Amino acid sequence: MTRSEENYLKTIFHLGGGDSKSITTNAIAEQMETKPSSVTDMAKKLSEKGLVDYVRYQGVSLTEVGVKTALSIIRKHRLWEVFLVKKLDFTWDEVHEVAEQLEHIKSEKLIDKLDELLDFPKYDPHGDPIPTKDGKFQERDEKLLSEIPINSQGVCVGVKDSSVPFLKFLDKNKIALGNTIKVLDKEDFDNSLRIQMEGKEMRISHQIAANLYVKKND
Amino acid sequence: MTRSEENYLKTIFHLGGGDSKSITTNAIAEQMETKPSSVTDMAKKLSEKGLVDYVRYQGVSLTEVGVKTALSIIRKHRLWEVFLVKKLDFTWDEVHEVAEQLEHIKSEKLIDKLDELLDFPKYDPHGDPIPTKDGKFQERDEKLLSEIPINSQGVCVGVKDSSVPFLKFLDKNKIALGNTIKVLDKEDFDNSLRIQMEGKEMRISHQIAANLYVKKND
DNA sequence: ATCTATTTTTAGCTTTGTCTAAATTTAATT
DNA sequence: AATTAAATTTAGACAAAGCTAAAAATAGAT
Repeated sequence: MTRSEENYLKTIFHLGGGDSKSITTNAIAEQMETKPSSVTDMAKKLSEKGLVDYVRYQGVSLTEVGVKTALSIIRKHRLWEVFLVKKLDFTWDEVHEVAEQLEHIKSEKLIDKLDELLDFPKYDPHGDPIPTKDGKFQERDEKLLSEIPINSQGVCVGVKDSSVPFLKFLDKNKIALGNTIKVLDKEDFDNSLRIQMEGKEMRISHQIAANLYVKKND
Repeated sequence: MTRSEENYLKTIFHLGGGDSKSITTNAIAEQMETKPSSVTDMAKKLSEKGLVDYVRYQGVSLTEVGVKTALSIIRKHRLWEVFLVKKLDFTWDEVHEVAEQLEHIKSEKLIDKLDELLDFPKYDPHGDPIPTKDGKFQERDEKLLSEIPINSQGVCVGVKDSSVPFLKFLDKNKIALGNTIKVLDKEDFDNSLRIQMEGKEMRISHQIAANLYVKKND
């Protein structure tokens, strides 16, 4: 497993190729900021190795082994993210880049012991679930804040967009995972929301609400 | 800085190329288990980049920048080794391989914070000094156990050979860093030593004694 | 000082992962 | 059903890092 192969598997998984859905070379190329022709080359290679099913001109999807491999990389990525935040005081907008490197370190013992050190966390700093050693996901019934009705409330449990600018915006506005948010009102005109959070009232745009996951509790 | 370039710098440093001593391509090739011709190629490349001084047929030595770079990699390697032992319960014979991977992770913040988490350790699990952030070494006046006179004693502070078999041998014989060792007698015939360690008497071969560093205290 | 034996370099080839440009296939539209 | 636009693949090239085999330089021995 080269680093590059691992990155392809991870990307294909994130684009939905784990559910035997075909992902186009174009989509993969765009996501990875590379060229479709390079993706084609790698598709053949991964197909040879039995990690993806590849049909010319149709795209790729992960095989069972491919899914398992992708999950193990995602597991490593997210565990390292937790480590960086919990043990080394990184902020949630700083962890991704470093975890992209750390996820490729090869040592089963390392990752098992890291998991133990962190007390077997279930979610990473962005609220994304950490697959277990045997590749299981803990699903959670979460909804986008933009999709829950007026007067209902929930706990903020994750972000959909985990780009640095969005995360910094959330920090600046004191929106953090764990906060309870209540939808007071929605504005028809621009779909913005009036919310109550930790005692304070504020207005957020639809774009923000559409990137925050909440777990409803009423 | 590619991974490969970093490995070359580290090797050259370990072979003494930091003291403007010329290291032959052959020596480097042997150490790295590669071919002399490959070393020549890399020597040119590193020379281009100003990291080594290279004279055809004479060998390479590190420039000032080269030394600084090598030390920063060695610093990372040794800090990760401490992390693995102190935080993840690795044994001292397991850490090298994983640290070889971790040393190439690029993030200044990561290594600074790791240093802090570990409480700014001065030595790695094998007793090798950890360079400071600004590339200083803490020297220690240590001697090989094989070189101290009869009836003197010292604390075991490091190993010269840190191969897995040697480290496992030491574990098996309860020889650990921190132990106080007294030389009771030397055998002329095979240069083996009779020593007293932590109350017990034992005999060790010259080869063992020549790979243990002690700090004399009488 | 010359001649070997050894060391080191050069030249040319291989693999991995990428790219560009051209060719091909698919899909959409009339 | 034919044509065109878009997506995808192929072919050929390149850089990095390595290798082998041949050539060149050095060092040691006479």
